Amino acid sequence: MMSTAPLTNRDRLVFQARRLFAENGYAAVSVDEVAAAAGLTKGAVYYQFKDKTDLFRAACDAVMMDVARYVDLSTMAESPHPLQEIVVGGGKMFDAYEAADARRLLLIDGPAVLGFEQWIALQEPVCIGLIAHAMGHLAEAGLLDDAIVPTLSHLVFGAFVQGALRIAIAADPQAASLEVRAATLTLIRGFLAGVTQEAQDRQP
Amino acid sequence: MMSTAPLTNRDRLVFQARRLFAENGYAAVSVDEVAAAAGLTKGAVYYQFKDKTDLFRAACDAVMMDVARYVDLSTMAESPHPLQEIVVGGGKMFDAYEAADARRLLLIDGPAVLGFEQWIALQEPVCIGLIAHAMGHLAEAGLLDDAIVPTLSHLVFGAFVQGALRIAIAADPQAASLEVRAATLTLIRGFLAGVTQEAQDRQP
DNA sequence: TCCCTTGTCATACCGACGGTATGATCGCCA
DNA sequence: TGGCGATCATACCGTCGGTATGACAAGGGA
Repeated sequence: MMSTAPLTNRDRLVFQARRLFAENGYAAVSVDEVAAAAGLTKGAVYYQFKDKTDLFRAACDAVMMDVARYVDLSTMAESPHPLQEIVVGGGKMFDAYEAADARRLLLIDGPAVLGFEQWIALQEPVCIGLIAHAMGHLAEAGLLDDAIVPTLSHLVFGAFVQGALRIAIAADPQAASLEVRAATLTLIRGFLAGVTQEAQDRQP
Repeated sequence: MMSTAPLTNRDRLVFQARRLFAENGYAAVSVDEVAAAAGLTKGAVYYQFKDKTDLFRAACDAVMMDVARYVDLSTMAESPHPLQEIVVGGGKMFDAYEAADARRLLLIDGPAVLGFEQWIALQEPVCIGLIAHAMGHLAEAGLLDDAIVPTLSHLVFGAFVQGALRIAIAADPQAASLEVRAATLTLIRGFLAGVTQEAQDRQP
C-alpha cells in the first residue's frame, strides 16, 4: 500500500492532517487537533513544518502523489488516438478526484490556502501535464497551433475540475458521474472533430 | 454610478469588506479591520451580519451584482449565432473578472469560504446561466441533447474560470488575455463545428 | 412633556487558535 | 563519558472570532 519505511512522526502528521483537512476543511482544523490525532503535540508540528500552511502543503503533496500514481498508470502507455487518450485520462481524473481528500484539499481549499500560483504549480505536473500531453499530439498532427497548447490545456483542466466537483455535490453521485463523463466526451469529441474539420478545410 | 440611497453603514461595511478581502484575502483580514475601515467597530458588524462568513457572503453578492450588470448588458440582446453569443459572453466574463475583487472573492476564496454548493448557487444565475442560455440554442437546433446542457455549461464555465485566473497570474496580463481569448475561441468554435458535423452525419 | 420602545452601535470580555521560546529527553559519536 | 544535534513537550503570548451588555438617539403614544 505504502512504502514500508519506518513511518516517521512526520508521516503520521501528514496522514492525520490529510484526513482532518478532508473531513472538516482547512480553516476548521486546528494544529493541536492534527498533533493530537497523531499522538503528538504542537511542538512536533512546528518542528517539522514552518507553519500551518506548510503542513497543508505537505498534505496536498501526499494527496497529489496518489492522484499522480492513479492517473499516470493507465493513460500514458495506451494512446491509440488523442480522443481516447484525453477521454480516458479525464475519466481517470474523475476517478482520482472521487476521493474526499483530493476534492477538499486539491480543489476547494487549495487555491485559497496556497494561493493560485502555487496551486497551479501543484496541478501542472500531473493533470494539466496529462492534458497537455494529449493536446501536444494534436499539435503534432497539425490540428492545433503549438502556442496555445498550454493555455488550452489549462482551460480543459478547468472544465475537468468543475466536473469533478459537480459529481461531488450531486444528490446521486453515480448518475452525476455518468452525466459528467458523457458531457466531457461530448465536449472533447466535438472539439476534436471541429479542429480536424478546420484543418481539412485549410488544406484539402 | 450607484443608487443614490443614503449609503447606510451596512453598505460601508460591505464596501470595505469587499476592498480588504480583495487586497489581502479572507483569512488575512480581521473583522475589526473592516469595521475600522468603515469608521465603526466590531459591534456594528455583528449587528448587521451573523458572522464573518456572512459578511463575506454579502461582499460576494455585491461583487457578483457588478459582474452580472457587466455581463448581461451586451450579450443577451445580440445573439446572431451561438458561437458569437458564447464567445462574446465569455469575453465579457473575462473583462468582468479582470477586477481584483471578482477574482479573489468569487474565484479564489469563494469555494473555500462559502463551500462549493453555495458557491455554485452564486455563480449559477449569472455566468453559468449565460453559458446555458447559449447552449440551449444548440439544443434547440438539434445539435445537442437537452439533458446534458446544464452539465456541459458547468464544464465550460470551469474552463472560463481557469482562463480568468490564468490571465490574473500571468507576467504579461495583456498578452495572456489575448492567448486565453484565442484558446477559448478555438475550444468553443471547434466544439461547435464538431457537434454540427456530427448532427449532419446523423441526418444527411 | 415624559416615558417606553426599538434600532443601532460601542465597549468589555471570553475562549480558542496560530505561533514562539525554552527546556527536557534520547541517540550517537568522538 | 561527555557533549551535541535531533526531536518533541510545555508554557506562554498576541490576535482573532464571537458574545453579552450597556449607551444613545429617534420616534410614538399618553
